[in-house]
Amino acid sequence: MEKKALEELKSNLNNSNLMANTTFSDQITAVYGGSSGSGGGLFDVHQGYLDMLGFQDYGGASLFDLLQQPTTLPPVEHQQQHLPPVSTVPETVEMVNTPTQISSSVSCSSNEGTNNVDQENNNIRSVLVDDEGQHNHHDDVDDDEGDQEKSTSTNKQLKPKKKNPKKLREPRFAFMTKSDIDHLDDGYRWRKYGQKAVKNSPYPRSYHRCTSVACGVKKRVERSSEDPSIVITTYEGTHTHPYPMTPRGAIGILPETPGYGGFNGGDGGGGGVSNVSSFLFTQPYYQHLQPQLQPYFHNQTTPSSSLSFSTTNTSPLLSSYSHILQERRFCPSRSSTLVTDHGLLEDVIPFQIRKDEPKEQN
DNA sequence: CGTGTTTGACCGGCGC
DNA sequence: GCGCCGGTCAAACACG
Repeated sequence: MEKKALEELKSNLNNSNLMANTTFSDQITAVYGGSSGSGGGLFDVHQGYLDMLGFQDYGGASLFDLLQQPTTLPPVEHQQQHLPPVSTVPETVEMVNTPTQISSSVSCSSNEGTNNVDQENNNIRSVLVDDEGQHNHHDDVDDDEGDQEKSTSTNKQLKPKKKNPKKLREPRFAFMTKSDIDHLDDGYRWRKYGQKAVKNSPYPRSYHRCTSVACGVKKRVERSSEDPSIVITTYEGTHTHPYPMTPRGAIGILPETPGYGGFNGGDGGGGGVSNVSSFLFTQPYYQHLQPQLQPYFHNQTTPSSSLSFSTTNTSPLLSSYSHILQERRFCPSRSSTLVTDHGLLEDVIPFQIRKDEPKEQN
């Protein structure tokens, strides 16, 4: 698919540095993707992206790396691999194959080692996020469009909810973050529209929707029952609007990225590339951050970071996240700078992940 | 007053 | 057909 998109993505990546500052404790532990319906291919997609993006070497294994070798992943649930410290800290990577529909999930946790703050975190095991995975969730299917439709049928009584047999599921992307905060701020404005108890978890799941008018992106947030410190955030759909500049800390100027048309511009759906990178975190976002963030990459406080992720079919998502991933590769050692609040992404993305070193590719 | 959250009820899919 | 469960709706609230 879409090599073109990939390329663009790639270029975008190059240009953008993801940055986010998380609270120290906030660390991405895993990312899952998927739309359940999609069957397969997470890795297929990933690989493609990865390849395109040129992820490869990196002192320590990166997600990318992991992703690239899905097949090699052991069926075992938690496999840890100790990787050489990227920077100064050792990392631990765990990979897991997701048994379920999700074609595969990878989780990797890197501890920056010794740091301590969260040593416990170090071992983050991959949690199978089957958030959606459980059953095909056609429900979700409604996502964007569905939402709208649903909205129209607001009458509870009648709710002619349509059932389009073939509704496509929006791309989904889930990731786990170690954080005390349930709702990570990613820069977009979300409105909570529901909360439900999760079956096997003492923690409720909350449902949020992007407040932008035509944007049907949804976000689900829940805590892992296994590890309460882990927040599982699932994004669904693609933002159809520009990244809000107003969000806390997310201000900034976006460096215009050459080659990158700025997807958000409003393409509401139109174009290809834009979409590719627009899933969750739109490039602009990164770009904005980039300038400011770069300096912050490392929080002194967070010693360990763990990251795991999996995605399913959605390229866009992947692309979006790829930023993250990419950053991860570079994760330098922690520098010491302060962390400022950059917005949700920050929360979502471990500073470690953030890149320090940008672009390899361009 | 506008915006966002809470919360109980409802809808629809799925498994038995 | 029934019950379970995830997801959504929307009125009631809370807050700035």
